[in-house]
Amino acid sequence: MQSILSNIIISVNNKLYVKNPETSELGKKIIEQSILLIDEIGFENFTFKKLGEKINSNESSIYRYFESKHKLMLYLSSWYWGWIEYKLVFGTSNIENALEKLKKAIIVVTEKVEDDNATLHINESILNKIIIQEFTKTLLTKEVDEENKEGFFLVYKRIINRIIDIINEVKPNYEFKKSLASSIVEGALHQHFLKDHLKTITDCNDNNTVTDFYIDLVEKTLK
Amino acid sequence: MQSILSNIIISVNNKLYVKNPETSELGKKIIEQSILLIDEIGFENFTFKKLGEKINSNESSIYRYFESKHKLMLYLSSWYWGWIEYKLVFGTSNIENALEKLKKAIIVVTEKVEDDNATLHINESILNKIIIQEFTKTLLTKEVDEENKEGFFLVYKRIINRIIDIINEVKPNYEFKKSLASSIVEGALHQHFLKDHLKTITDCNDNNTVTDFYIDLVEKTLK
DNA sequence: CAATATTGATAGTAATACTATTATATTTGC
DNA sequence: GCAAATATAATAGTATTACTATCAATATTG
Repeated sequence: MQSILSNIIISVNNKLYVKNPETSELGKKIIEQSILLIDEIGFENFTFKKLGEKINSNESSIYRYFESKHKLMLYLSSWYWGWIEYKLVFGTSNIENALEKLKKAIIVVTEKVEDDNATLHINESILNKIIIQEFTKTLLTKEVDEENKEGFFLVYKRIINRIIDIINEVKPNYEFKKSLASSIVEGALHQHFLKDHLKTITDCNDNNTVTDFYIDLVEKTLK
Repeated sequence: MQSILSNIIISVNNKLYVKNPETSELGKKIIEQSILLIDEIGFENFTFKKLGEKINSNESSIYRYFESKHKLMLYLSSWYWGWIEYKLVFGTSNIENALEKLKKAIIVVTEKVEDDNATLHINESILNKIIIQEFTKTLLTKEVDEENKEGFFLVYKRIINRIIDIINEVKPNYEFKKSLASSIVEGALHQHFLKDHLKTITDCNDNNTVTDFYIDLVEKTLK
């Protein structure tokens, strides 16, 4: 996929980092390689020490960018959802018909991501893989309320709110707009996970996509 | 809620424990108090040392029942889904009408749990709370494929398969039975989580329940 | 080129997730 | 009722994690 702008910058809540990784080579390397390493060994096994070895830098240097691996994961998530929001806004602008707009929105939030050349140091396809595996876990913590107050999930919620607005255009009297929208966004991650690991409890695969399931579901629900 | 049998035994995959906790007082205390402690401090902060202090026992004694806190969580999950399956089978037997049966199944898997007197040492209501917070995380690991092969998620998948069968009775030509069923079960946990922590992206609350959302969704989807 | 900021190297700490060993209770089987 | 077996408790120890602190080396910039 070729994105519209050749080197977009997605801005991320500055409480998520100590020093903005976009401002230095080391910072970008941290982002680039942390995505690859988390994908490789999983977030649980990922440590700043291992990342330091991978990028020939030092644990202590990474701590100058991120307070903890949890904050780094929140940063990556925030970047990811910021990028999805950009594609969502861009992709749905100029679509007159509300249902068509909703379908386009569903495509954006549910389809499998191919690498985008939007940024040199971020592999969006692998980032999508780690979001599928790790994002829900960043919500399911004892700290969620405080972190929510700090605004760490704002971009994610804004995407859901944009979808809620489109659902409202399609069917203003539908009672469960918010739940439907949040179900699509989180549920799509889950269906992608199932298709890779628990194939017997999903219909989704390469022919029958997660997007197909949700478009069908939403068409029937909002008819 | 009063259950049908006064002291049911839910059998759990014996690879999940070293020694069956149901066979001793200490074992039952481990189960009882681990549920309370995980609810209190969260799974991440939960340790066998802290649990040992809480039950006036020793860390090393707990290790004789469970290899790791992860296995203990899998045990609790397995027990929980086993108990839900029991309620599902019991609750849907004798219902002739397929759609009514499906509605009953949705109620069982999506409703908020009240304490059941089925077991003395397990507080089902609090167990439900920790399943909402922690269950999805037990799936989202790098070890999911091996653990799935070991059969650790069998009961969970069996519940989903039972729902798939009922969906099939209601609408045999519906294309996404499996995805719909898995969406309901996982999605319901997520909606409960949102209603407690991210209220702005769900419609669910005490009046408008998670169950209402899913019954409405399924009725429209399978009409 | 001097001041400043950035990075790297090393060391250290408290906590975690265990394993191993030995001592002390408790249960059970004859 | 007592010996043998089993369960539990106490203590110690290990490797790893998730950091913090300090100081030296290297770049950058004004």
